Order: sequence, then C-alpha cells, then structure tokens
Amino acid sequence: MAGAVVDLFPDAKPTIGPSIDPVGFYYDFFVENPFTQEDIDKIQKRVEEVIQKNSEFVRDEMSLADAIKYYEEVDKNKFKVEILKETEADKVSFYSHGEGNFKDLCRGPHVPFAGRIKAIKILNASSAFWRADADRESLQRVYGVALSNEKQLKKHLAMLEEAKKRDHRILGSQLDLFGTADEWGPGMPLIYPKGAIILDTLKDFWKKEHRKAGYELVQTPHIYKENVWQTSGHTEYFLEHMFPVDMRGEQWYVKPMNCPGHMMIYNRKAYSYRELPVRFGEMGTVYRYELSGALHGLFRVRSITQDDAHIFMLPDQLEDEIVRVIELVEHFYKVFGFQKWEYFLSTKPEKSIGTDEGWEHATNSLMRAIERTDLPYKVKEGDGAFYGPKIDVDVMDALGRKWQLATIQVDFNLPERFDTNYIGEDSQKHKPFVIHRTIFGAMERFLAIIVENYAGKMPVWLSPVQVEVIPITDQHIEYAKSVVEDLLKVGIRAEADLSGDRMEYKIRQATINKVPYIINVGDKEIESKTIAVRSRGNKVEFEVKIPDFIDKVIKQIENYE
RNA sequence: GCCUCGGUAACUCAGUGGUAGAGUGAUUGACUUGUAAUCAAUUAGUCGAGGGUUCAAUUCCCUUCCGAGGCUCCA
Repeated sequence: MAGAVVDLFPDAKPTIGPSIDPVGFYYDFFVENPFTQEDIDKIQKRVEEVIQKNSEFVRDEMSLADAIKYYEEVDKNKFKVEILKETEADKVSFYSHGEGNFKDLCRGPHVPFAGRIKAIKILNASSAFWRADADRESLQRVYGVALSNEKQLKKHLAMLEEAKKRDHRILGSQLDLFGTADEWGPGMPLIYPKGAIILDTLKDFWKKEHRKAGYELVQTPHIYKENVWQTSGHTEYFLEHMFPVDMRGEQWYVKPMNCPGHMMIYNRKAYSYRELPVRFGEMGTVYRYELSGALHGLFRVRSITQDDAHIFMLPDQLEDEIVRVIELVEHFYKVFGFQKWEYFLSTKPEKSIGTDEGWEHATNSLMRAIERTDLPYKVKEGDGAFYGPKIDVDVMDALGRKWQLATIQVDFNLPERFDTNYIGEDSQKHKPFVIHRTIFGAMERFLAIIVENYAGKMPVWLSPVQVEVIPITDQHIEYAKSVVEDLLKVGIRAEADLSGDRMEYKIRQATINKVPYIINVGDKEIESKTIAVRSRGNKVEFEVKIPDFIDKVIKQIENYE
C-alpha cells in the first residue's frame, strides 16, 4: 500500500506501518496535504492494480550505515533515519516489488507475491502524531484490512457494520436511554428515565456487594474551597481539567476526583491500628474538563460518576486487601458475562514521589496479590502513576474490543498531603497505605459498554421495562391493567401499552425496544386467568399461569440473568 | 488541543444562488383486530451561529460552535 501512496503522491514520506490486532494495518505518511476521501479511493484502486500484476516482493539487505545514507541523501526521509539511528542491528532489510521503484524498510517477513493478497480494503485516513507525540509532526495515517479471501473480508466488514449498529449512541437514542447535546454542554449527558433505571440497578448491585465486602458508604460534596485542592495538589497538577467556581470573589472548584473528601472523612478522628483497614466507598460524580476532541458518547464525558473507594490500611495488610479487591472484580465481571479480562501491573515511572522502600513494598504486594489469585497478568514497566504502582484490568467485550475498567492504585501522595495517620501499637502516629480503586471505572462508560456488549438486549434484571403487557382489543384493557399491577406489586418493571394501535404494531414496538417479555391478553386469557408470553427469540407460550411467570422472572432478577 | 469530513423537521436523510422536501415519529379520528408496521387527516424547520460577496445566500467565501473518524490524553 505504501508503494501505491508513493506512486500517487511522490512527496509522501512513509514513516511506519505496522499491522494491528486482530486484523488490519495502517501506515503513517508525512504529506503536505491531508488525504481526502477521493485520495482513499485512488489509493484503493492503485493497490488493486499492484495486486493484479502479482509482482514479486524482493528482499534486499543493506548495512545500517548505507541505509541511513540512502534515506538521508536519496529518499530524504528523516523519519526513517530516526528509526534507523535507534536500531541496534548492523544490517537492515528492504522490500521492493516490480512495480515502480518503491522500496521500503521492513523487518519482514513479507508475502512473496502481491497476488497472494486476495482481498484488501483501504478504510479511512486520519491524522496521527509522529511518535505519538502531540508536539511532533502531524502525519496522515491510512487504515486498511487485508485478508486471504474475499469471503473473510466481507465477514470482517460485516463485523465493523455490526459494531456500528451496536454503537451505544445509536442504541441510546433508540432505546431512549440518554442524550448529549451542545445546548447544555458537551460531554454532559442527560440520563433519561430508562437509562437511569439501568444505572440505578447497577448502583444498587454495587452498594449491596460493597457492604457485604466490608465497605462503609459515604457521601461527599461536589465543590470545595480552593484550599482543599491546594492541599491535595490538584490546583498544581490538574488545574486545566477542573471547572472553577467563582463564588463572588472567593475561588471554589468542582471536584475532579473524590479522594480529598474521603481523606477528610478519614481525618475526622484518630484511627487506631486495630480499626484498619477502613474502606470508604462512594458513587461520586466528578467533573473534568476533557479536551473536546476526546469526548465520545458516554465513553468519554465530562461528568463522570465513579464507583470509587479508598482503603486505608497497615502496610502488611496491603497484599490481603488487593486480593480482596481482585476477588470483587472477578465477581462483578462474571455477572455481566464478559468473555475475558486481563490484569496489568504498572511499576514505578521515571518521575515519582515516595520512598524506594515504599515503592518496592507496594509493588511486591501487588504482584504477590495477583499471584495468589492464580490469574495471569502482564507487567507494564514504568507505567505507574507518579504517586504509586497500580493494577489495571482490561475487559474484552462481545466484539473482541478491549476496555480498561477497573484500576487499583496505591497512593503515596495523599496521605502525606492530608497528613493522614493512624495510631500504632507504639501509640505513635504512622502513615497508612492508601489505595484508590474502581471496578466499573465510570458508570457512564460502563453503561455504554454493556449496551454495546449486549447489543441493547439487556438481561432481564437490567432491562428498563421487563414486561410489556398488550391487550388485544380495548375490551381487554382492564385485565391488562390488573396483570401489570400484579407484576408491579412483586417488583417487576411492567407496563401496559394502551395506545390506539393494532396489537401487531405494539408487539413490533416492544420487540424493537428489546423488552424481554411481551405479554398478550385477550378473551382466552381472561377466561382461563392466564397470559400468553412471548420471550426473546419470538417464542410464544400460551396459557401461562401468572404466579408461575412471576416466579420465573423474580428468579432471573435474583440471579442477575 | 491537532488533522479530515460533516451540521437541513423530534429521528434518518434528499435538495437548490430566487426563504425548502421524503420516510419514520408525534397528535387526532375511524377501525376492535390473536402474535413484528390498519387507514386517513394534522403537525412539522432562524436550513448550527456570526460576518462577508450578491439585487437576492440554506446554497459561494471567512470565522466560530458542535458532531463523526482518528491522534494525544484518560475512568
């Protein structure tokens, strides 16, 4: 593909072009003018021509010095020179094909003939920064997929289509869950009644499980005076992300994090070492001024409800506490039917605070904790926060996409800043270890993820409307109402569709709204005191006794199905 | 914040240098129906905002806001 681009745009300077997981590739070019849709179509055509010709890819080797010389003098490509200067190999390989005089630095291996690529699609172009650094040159990235046959390509494109259909922004408006608009502020979603039911159900679940796990639930204000943020260091390090509040000359800030509140609650009294660990949990909504280009539906918003918790403990309790958090994570994710999730341990970065002993103890405790759970994990060297090491969890959804949800972070910074202590056995003050953790990550984003993961078909326990009751004619309205009442009484979310439309139309509407159970009632049902139940998959069961149906649904709700 | 592409009715979208249309929805009426769309009528918009060119701008140009796809960042 790079060859095609250079054929069409002689001034384009290829930089790097790796393949991406699980399929596809991209290539970054330095060009004067960004690619347009027309350019993409041209590139697609040219690529197809190259494949048609089925020319051979030839591998050449060159010494590193010659290669640098080639890119400095012949090809004048400073990006390649930069890459080459960083390699340690003394010989590098080039690939070229019979068409044109394009050759490219490539470690290989490579397909032997262009014709081996049976199906290719150049998808889109966008900008990217050289070396992912916003201060460096802006490049044009061209995305594409190549597969060994047309059928697989179609399948892949169908998957992309499916992902589009599952887009929570589309499902969100179809299912009347939430809305975003610039009128009231970008990144500030309004959660509509049906979306709120899902969120509330998730929150109730979260609260129940956290109380069981020994957490104390707290509540903290949304804004504080400036001095709190000076103590926490936010005004120094996080100011550009914070919403300021000018209280008639006095400076306040809306909270971008829940931590300060929890620290202050801890500091209200002198905790004894016998009382630790102390665990504070809160569904706290924080506000962060995210860059406008980063906003995306409910995935990236500026009003963020975190399922936050801070745990204060003795140093030797750290390992046990991490194990407990991991167990909670495992329990939560199993409920939502995710296929797979991965743990990452991030260690000390270059810039950090805290003592070496502290880092070592904390990092080892995190590592030992994961190892005790027998879960596989990977280490990200130097990727920790400046205030402590952390464990992140990436969850894979039904379409194989990964989302970072849970994070468990040790914090050396806040206990110092807030002068947080416990009284030890020696009746002296000591600094507790503090971890900050979330499991869902952010409720808005978690809602978006499960909407996409379930393709809008929420399991019964999360469905905003669990049962839609549809009378066949107006003569059956009274019975429909009484059925709804029976269901509401036992806590099932039911409603009757009493509009003037035909029954078939109502069934269609309820199906589109992805209601798990659609109940029809007519003369037959009234006579036998039963209901006709249509469940997902369009199976209809007649003469179902109401108590039997209630038992079944209640059981599903209790089992988080 | 950076690059490309967009912004027309509640939603999806068509369209034009002479102030706009379709489908869906919503409302009303008729129909009273047995498992995925009954029929009819009504309702529809500062054509994102500001400025410029023009006799005339929704259309062309500029600015700005917002959105989409990426990058960066991140829960």
